[in-house]
Amino acid sequence: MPADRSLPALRRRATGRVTLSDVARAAGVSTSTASRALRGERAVAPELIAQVQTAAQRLAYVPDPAARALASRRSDHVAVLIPLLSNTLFVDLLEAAQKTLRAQGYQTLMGVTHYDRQEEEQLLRELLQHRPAGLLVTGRDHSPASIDLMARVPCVHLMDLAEPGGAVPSYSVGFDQAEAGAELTRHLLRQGYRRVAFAAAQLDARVLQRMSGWRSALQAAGAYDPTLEWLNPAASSLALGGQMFEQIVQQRPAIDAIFFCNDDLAQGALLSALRRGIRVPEQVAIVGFNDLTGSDQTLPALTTVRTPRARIGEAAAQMLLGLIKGQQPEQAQLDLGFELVVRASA
Amino acid sequence: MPADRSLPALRRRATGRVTLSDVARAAGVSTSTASRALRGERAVAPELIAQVQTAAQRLAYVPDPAARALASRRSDHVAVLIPLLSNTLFVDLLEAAQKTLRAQGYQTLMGVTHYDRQEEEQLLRELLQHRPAGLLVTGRDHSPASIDLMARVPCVHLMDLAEPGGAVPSYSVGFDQAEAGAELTRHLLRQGYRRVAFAAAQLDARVLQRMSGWRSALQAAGAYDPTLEWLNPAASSLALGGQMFEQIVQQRPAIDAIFFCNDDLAQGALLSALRRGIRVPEQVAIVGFNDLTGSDQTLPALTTVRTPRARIGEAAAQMLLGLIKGQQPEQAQLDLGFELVVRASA
DNA sequence: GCCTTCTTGGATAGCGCTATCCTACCGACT
DNA sequence: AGTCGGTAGGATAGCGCTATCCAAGAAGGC
Repeated sequence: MPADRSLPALRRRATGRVTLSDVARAAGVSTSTASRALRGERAVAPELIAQVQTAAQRLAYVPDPAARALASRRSDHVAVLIPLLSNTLFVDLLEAAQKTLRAQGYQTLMGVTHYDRQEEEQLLRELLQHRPAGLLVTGRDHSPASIDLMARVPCVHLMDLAEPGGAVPSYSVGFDQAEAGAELTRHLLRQGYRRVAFAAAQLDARVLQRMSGWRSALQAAGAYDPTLEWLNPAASSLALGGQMFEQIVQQRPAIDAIFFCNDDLAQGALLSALRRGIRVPEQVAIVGFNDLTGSDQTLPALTTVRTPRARIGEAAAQMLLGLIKGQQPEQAQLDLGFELVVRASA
Repeated sequence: MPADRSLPALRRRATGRVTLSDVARAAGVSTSTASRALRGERAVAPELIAQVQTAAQRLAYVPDPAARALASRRSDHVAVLIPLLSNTLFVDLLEAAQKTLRAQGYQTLMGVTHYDRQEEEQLLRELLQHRPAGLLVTGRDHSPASIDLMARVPCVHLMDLAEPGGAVPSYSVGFDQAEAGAELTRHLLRQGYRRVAFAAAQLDARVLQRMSGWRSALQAAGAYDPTLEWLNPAASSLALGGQMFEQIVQQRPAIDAIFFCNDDLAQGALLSALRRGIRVPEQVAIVGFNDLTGSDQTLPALTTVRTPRARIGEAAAQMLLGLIKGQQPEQAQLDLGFELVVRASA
């Protein structure tokens, strides 16, 4: 069909898709050059870059991530693993990370581990199939196989800093959970509370670190009493906080203050106190952790520790993006600190 | 190098990856047959299928999604668009959908629109680059371009059913928001409350539908008063609920009950009532919507409407999976209903 | 001025799959 | 017996990119 021959070669293919070679042809360069110009790879003459970019814009060229992934063995995906979606803490982290990654053209693949090593491992296998460019992981409790899988790709840990004796040197963004726990406890001690209980649920590594901070602060003040630890492995919730509160005040009426490992427990405790007519902080002081939504609205408003979740998510994403580009971060462990928020409940 | 020739051909390539042709060779069939056997495409002899599956398992074959996407022009991604991540309602939806999709081998790409048509459009463009197999969308407020983009791929809408006069016949899973609003209002009327205010923030389409239900129920009872509508376009939050409550009881002390369009507002109102010593429900009744976390813990416990978010997310994902396989769902509009939850606040 | 080294553009061979076409063979019908 | 669909397996050409090699020219050393 000679008639077809005469049609302009620039025309889009049958698939309706504008490809890189369409752009290259329109710009009068090879596909290699077009590819390099659009990605900023190697050195390309400035005027050629301009030509290619103009052509790409004019043709509304959209690169195909699948083709790119296949050829380069590397996708524009970043996998983000978090333990739960039902804790706003992790959702905040996810949202901040996702926003930062998206701004750089990366797609977030999220995985919810439910605090389960097996499930995490399974998720990692599934996600790594996609050859993600990087990995953002919450927590440090992994199966050996998971650690192995994570080593295959740039990886940043969220929320807690690496333990000093960690087997593999790794990157992390977070804050010192133990110090935060200690600082909150010292605040209670400064206010004159001596018998300070620690009540926790969902006993993940970070919770236990906070507890060790609580313990060392009390020990330093000579006020440590191991019978004041209330640990419950169940999932954290308002209702559980209420139950734990009732249990504690019933069994240990002489208590001065309770440090709940998470704000949702503390909020539940405050509601329970209200229901039972127990005055906070006069009869018993209550503090929480994380400064979650609503903690400024409770009655009384909750004293807590504000944790920089959004900043952690963002900074971790930035660090990961750097690692993907091959840059070494200034520091492998980025400590973003925390802030004591003193309100009326203590 | 003749020495190399003698090595078994089954050996993995330099990339370290087991490919489909490795599996095919091990099973003694062509790659076409191996591909078909693993995907269940066309007809393949049962014994060949068994051989291929055995070989795949033995070699720990993992298909490459990028190659598959490139060749088939269809990825294993499903894009899920939700307005916010800060409302547990949408997070519940996302989690349920993601769980269902993952079980079928699909990866979820989430997009957060922030209730912004422009942002939604932009997100759709980005996500459609990945040629997702399907799309799950919350809400019905889209730009014309977005509607166009959504038409390119199987798509199910979440949370509200299609308006009858919708331009494009489309699939959705949800419940009748107006009827739910009306039912809750009728409950208040049955309890003897006559002057029932409606207080809303984040005025999305679903909120307005609930309001129309509230209005029609009051009109039917001859109790409608347009000055009892309190609309605030700001984002919904506990704090805002408290503010709105204070405003309402101050300006309209003779009010009987307040219907907050979302539980977080109602929870904030309850806290505010507590703070100001206003007795609920004796002085004013309060009801919410959605039965969010904590609504059973408030003081008094909140009367609300439980919405089947998890079931909606799951059912929508199932419907989408069906559409992807080319099946027509039994009904294009799946109504999953709602449940009045009567507690102490009304 | 010749050889080397560095730079920059182009040609090309895949990446690992699936879609498509093709062929061989089977049974069923005239 | 000859033809004709229908079925099941194989060969092969891409999908749309990037990595890699290569060549031509520019720059720099003795």
